[in-house]
Amino acid sequence: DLLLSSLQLSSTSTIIMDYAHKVFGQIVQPDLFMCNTIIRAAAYSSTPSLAFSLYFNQFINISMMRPDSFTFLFLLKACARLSSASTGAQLHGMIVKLGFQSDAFVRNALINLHATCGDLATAHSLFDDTATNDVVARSALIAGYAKRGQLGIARGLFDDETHCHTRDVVSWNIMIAGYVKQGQMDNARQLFDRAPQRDVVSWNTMIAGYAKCGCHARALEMWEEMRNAGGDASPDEATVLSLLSSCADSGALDV
RNA sequence: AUGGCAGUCUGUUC
Repeated sequence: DLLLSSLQLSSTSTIIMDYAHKVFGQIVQPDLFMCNTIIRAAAYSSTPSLAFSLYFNQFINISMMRPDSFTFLFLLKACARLSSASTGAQLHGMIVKLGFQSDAFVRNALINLHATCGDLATAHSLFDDTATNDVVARSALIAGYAKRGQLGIARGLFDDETHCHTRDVVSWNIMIAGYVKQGQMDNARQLFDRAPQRDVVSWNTMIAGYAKCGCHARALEMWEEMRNAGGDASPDEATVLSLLSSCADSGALDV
């Protein structure tokens, strides 16, 4: 139980993961929840591929236990972190075979997986099939296009007025980050200013963008604005990390 | 003991 709960923490060290793996091997009949927990831990670890060997051992070799949608969500996460299109295609096949593709969470994670791996055609057609009114699916797809620099298509999806639930604070952040990644800070800034809500990620995205392109003064200005804006967006570790280089550049680094 | 219930869930910055 102790081990299970330490695996539920957000980050699990390699050592704990290793130990958990050994202990897990001693458990005679782990139930579905236990299997999911260890697969989840593996998926988020530095060796996501371990999730797949655990899956095959527990669900295929050892028992006839049936995986559930959680199991596949974690495998999808592992696969996305591996960024492996071929593993993704196989996993997709398994999911369809077992009938889990109708689960909205699984479907969105699939869209995310293909978008992450660069298989935008597959991601887009999954989206068109059943997910056009789902903001999570849409933003996963937008992120995929933005990642590959296809900002025109990304923007089209973002601006789509023909569907419902097309935007939230996350999708605004994704679109802003897309411009930032291409070094288009003016476009990023324009969107940022138009955004109905900003959270800490919105601010961090802009600050990191200015820092990365060497606009350290602008980065520091944003930080000042962020503090004045107050509200729900208080700075976090990511904010500080981006600011470090800008402070160093301006000579304002007093430690 | 058996049965049930609960717990794990998708997209953005670092």
